[in-house]
Amino acid sequence: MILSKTFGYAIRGILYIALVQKEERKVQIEEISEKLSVPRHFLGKILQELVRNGLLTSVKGPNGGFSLGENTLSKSLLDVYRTTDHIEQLTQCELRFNQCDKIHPCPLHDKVQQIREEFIALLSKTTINDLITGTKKLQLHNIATTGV
Amino acid sequence: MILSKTFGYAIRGILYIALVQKEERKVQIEEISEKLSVPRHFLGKILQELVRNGLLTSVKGPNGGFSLGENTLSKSLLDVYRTTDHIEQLTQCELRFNQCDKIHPCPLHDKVQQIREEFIALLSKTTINDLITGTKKLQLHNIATTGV
DNA sequence: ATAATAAAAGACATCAATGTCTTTTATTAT
DNA sequence: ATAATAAAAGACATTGATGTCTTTTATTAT
Ligand code: FES
Ligand code: FES
Repeated sequence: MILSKTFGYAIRGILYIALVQKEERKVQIEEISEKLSVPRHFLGKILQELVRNGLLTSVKGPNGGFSLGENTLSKSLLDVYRTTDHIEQLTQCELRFNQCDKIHPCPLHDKVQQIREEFIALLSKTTINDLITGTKKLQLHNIATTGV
Repeated sequence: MILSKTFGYAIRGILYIALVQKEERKVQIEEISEKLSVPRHFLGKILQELVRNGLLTSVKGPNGGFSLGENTLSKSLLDVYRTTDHIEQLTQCELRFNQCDKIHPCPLHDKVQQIREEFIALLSKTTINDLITGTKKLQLHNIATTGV
């Protein structure tokens, strides 16, 4: 896998909220972690970070919970990646040398650079909404289990 | 970075041996780790694995050391990857679901599958020799430091 | 105001990747 | 045979990613 577990949890969490929010309600971390089979407190911290970065909204107390923000659906996978991973690593040398460019290429640079750029472009142009509409009728089972 | 630190050490180690082996001699782990600024014993274990997988040759005792095997130069990056990483992960779901194919796609599958295939193809078709001849006149400084 | 609720925050645990140190084994030169 | 050399192997340490548990803070209903 190229993507971190944390990133996956974040995407699935956001999608779950998007799926049930049609019913116009807040969603509690308890429900999300149970339905998605994701560690509750770990997911909690991830969603907290998403809130800090404006990707989600949260309210404490009774009837509180998480919900999508105004423009969550138009956020990109790169925006999510920025909150769950170290964005710099996307552009750093695969051999971890200080510079990574055509001028100072490591033996792998010319081989991997194009693919890495395609990957970054993908994260950048794909939105949460793309994930929802892209999968023909996204449903709970598409994000729920670690199985079939 | 997509590739592990271990993979990078392996590649650099092999390339170092290839560069100095013109002089027809064995290379000691001590020299490699020093010239490449790589942890000696960690690199040792990595090279051991490469030997087990037929990517390198090693001899104990005085005048011993590591050297390229008959066909090391024609080995692919995927062969190296196989000894340093978990090859299955290359084809597993980015959200870590049990299946990963067009029939059971997770929300990310259609987005990332093509790029992942390109990446695997790259590892598969690129050989050690490609790295040597691909970089215009590969030299020590191309693999030696973690910097410029 | 008080109690209940739910997120936020903090301390700590576990695991895999990475790194260090010591002992063992094989080979060679004497 | 013995000593020196160098890889192999094994035990242990560190770090970052991941996961668990407890306490705190904010909000709401009563
Ligand atoms: S210099 Fe190594 S990947 Fe760019
Ligand atoms: S099913 Fe998730 S990447 Fe293929």
